Amino acid sequence: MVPDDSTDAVVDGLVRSAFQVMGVLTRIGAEHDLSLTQLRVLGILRDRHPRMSDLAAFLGLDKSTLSGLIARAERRGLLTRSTGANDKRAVVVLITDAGRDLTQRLYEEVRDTLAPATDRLDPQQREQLAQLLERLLTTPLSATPRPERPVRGKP
Amino acid sequence: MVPDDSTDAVVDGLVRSAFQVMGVLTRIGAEHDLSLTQLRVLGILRDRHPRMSDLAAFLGLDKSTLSGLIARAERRGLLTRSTGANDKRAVVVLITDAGRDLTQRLYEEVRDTLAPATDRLDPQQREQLAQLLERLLTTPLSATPRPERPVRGKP
DNA sequence: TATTGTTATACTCTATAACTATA
DNA sequence: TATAGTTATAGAGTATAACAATA
Repeated sequence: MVPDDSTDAVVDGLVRSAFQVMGVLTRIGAEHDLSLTQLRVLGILRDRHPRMSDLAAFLGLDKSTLSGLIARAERRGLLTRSTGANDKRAVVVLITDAGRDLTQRLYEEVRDTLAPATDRLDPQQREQLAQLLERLLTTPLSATPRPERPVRGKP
Repeated sequence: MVPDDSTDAVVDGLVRSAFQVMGVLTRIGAEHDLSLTQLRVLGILRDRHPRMSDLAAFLGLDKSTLSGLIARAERRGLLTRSTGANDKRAVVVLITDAGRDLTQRLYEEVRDTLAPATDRLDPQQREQLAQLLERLLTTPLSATPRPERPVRGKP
């Protein structure tokens, strides 16, 4: 589809809100000595117990990056590493109670920080926004759309 | 306001879409050796020519962080530094033509990458989403409760 | 004295390459 | 041989502290 004004407007909004939300997450994480990535990892671990390579793939990071990241969080007692049951090469990552508690607190803090903004919408608008975002989020974005850049639209 | 389900849903959507958009920006930036912050700086410089300290405040970064960041971008010819007209201590940052061209290309690439998602909404829904996001973005978020620099002079 | 910006230092995040252990 | 993870290394991003120049 050729991008129109409404596409530009929505992309602009998404990018700017992304920077705003990331700013909030970064600040709140930093206040507890957690990087954005560590915060994200903890959020993921609340619902899953992935292997190192799963986590790396999901985050789009190299395995080696995860090793250091997870090691630092483990040293702080926020998560643990455990050898895989079947595949003895694998390492599964598990959140600890302390990690879960901290994550819960931080995400509540994020919600409270964003409250002045979200409160400007009425409940119906919030539902609507949540649904529109959900629709975008369930779209696969061809993770690595390498170089083919067929000039579109504007001659 | 006490957070309800619609608030949780919208915060969840905002956080997840922020990570998704940041992922796209990070990847596209990286393909051109630009960090997320540099990409953001270039985006800002398209419309403004701020001083170093303005930029640092806007980005929520320390002045010293900007020095290195701007120096690297300047070395690549994407922007230039110039001494302030009135205040001779100040340094204003200006985007170059090369920087402007690159920024434009990258933002188009971002739009195209997000297209599979944004195309799932019809124009009316896109307008609606853009408006809802705009409403959130124009809300001041009790800006970074930055620890107010506790006097660092020597006695 | 206070502000603006840079530099020196230290740490985290990140990727690449080389390595070990298991499959 | 191929895969999972770690370690060594190097560069960028970041903040703190100390500094120079200007206000």
